[in-house]
Amino acid sequence: MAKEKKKLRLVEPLADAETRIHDDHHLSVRLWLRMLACTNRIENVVRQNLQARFATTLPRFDLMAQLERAPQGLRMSELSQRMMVTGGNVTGITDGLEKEGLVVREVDPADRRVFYVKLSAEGQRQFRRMAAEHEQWVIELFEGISVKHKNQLVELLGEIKQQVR
Amino acid sequence: MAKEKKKLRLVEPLADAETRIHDDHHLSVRLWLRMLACTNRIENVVRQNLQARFATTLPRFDLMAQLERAPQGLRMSELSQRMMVTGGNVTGITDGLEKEGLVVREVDPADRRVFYVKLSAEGQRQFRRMAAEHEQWVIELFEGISVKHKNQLVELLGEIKQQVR
DNA sequence: AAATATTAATTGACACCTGAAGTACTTCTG
DNA sequence: CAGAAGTACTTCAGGTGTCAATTAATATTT
Repeated sequence: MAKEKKKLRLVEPLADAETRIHDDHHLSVRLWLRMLACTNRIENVVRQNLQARFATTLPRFDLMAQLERAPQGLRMSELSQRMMVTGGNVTGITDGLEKEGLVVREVDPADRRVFYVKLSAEGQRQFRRMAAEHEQWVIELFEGISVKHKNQLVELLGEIKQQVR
Repeated sequence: MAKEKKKLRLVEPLADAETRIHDDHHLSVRLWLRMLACTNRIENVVRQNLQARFATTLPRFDLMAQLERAPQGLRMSELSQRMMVTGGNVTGITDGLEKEGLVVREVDPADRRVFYVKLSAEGQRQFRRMAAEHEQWVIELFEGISVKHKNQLVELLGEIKQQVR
C-alpha cells in the first residue's frame, strides 16, 4: 500500500507537467471549437429569422450593411475585403441584389475597371427595417449576459482579432 | 455652482440611462460582429491550410473529427446534430468521404433505416495526421494570447453557448 | 392485421463560397 | 509609345449549406 503510494508520488509530477502542457495545447483547440459553436448557433438563428421575416439571407444582409455605412458606395474589392469573402462571391451576391433593385453598380469614369456599388432608395428602406429587427434578435440572444461580461468578451476577442491577422 | 450640480444630478441619471441602454444595445451587436470577424478569420486560415496540406476541407475534417471521438460509429442524424448542420448536408459530405474510402456506412441490423458511419483504417490514419497539424495551426493562431485570457474566453463563451440554445 | 403516423436518411432546387482562369482596363518601363 | 506587368472584376467548376419533398422502415392506433 505505502509502496504503491510512493510510486505514484514519484511519477505524478512529471505526469502533471505533461498533462498541463497537453491541456494548454488542448485549451487553444477547445477555445477555437467553442468560438465556432457559438457563432454557428447565433448565425443559424439570425439566418432563419432573415429568411422567415424578409425572405433574404445573411450574406445579402451583410453586403447591404457594409453599403449602409458607406453612402458614397464601395468598390467590389472593398466589399470583398470588408465581408472577408472572395471577389467572385461578391459578384454573385451583388448580381442578385441588383436584379432585385436593392443595389446599383455605378461605373467610375476615372477608372473603368471599377464599380461603385450603392444602396438604392428601396435598398435603404428595406435595410433599415431589417437592421432594426436584426438588432433586436441579437440583443435577445445576448440578454442573459451581463454588460460586464459582454465588455470583457469584446475586449478579449479584440485581442484575438489583432493576433490573427 | 451647487445649483448647477444639483440640476445635473437630476437630469443626468435619465440621460445616462438612455445612453447606457443605447450603448448596451450597440454593445450586443458589436460583440456579435466581433465574434463573427474572429471566427471567420480563423476559419479562413484553417480552411486554407487544410486545402494546401491535405487537399481536403473543413466540413470533411469536422465530420472525421466527430467520428474519431466515437469509434463505435455515429448515425447520420447524430453527425448532423453534432456538426450543427442539416441532414441533407451530412449525406453529401459522407458520400464524398465514402467515395474516397475514408469512411464507411454500416447498416444497423436492428433498424434498417439507420446507418452507422465509421472511420475506415485509412480514414483514421489520415485524420490523425491532419489533427496533429490542425492543433499546431490553432496553437500558433492563439500563441499571443495568455492562458489566463484563453480560459476567460472559454468561460465567457460557455455562458453564451448556454444562453443561445 | 390494416391504416396511420413517425422517424432516418436521401434527393433536388437554390444560394453561398473558394480558387483558378479569363477579360478588360490601367500603369509601368524601356 | 509599345509591350509587359498589374489591377478590378467576372466566370466557372466543385464543394458546402438550407429547406422542402420523398422514400423506406418502424411504431402506433384502431
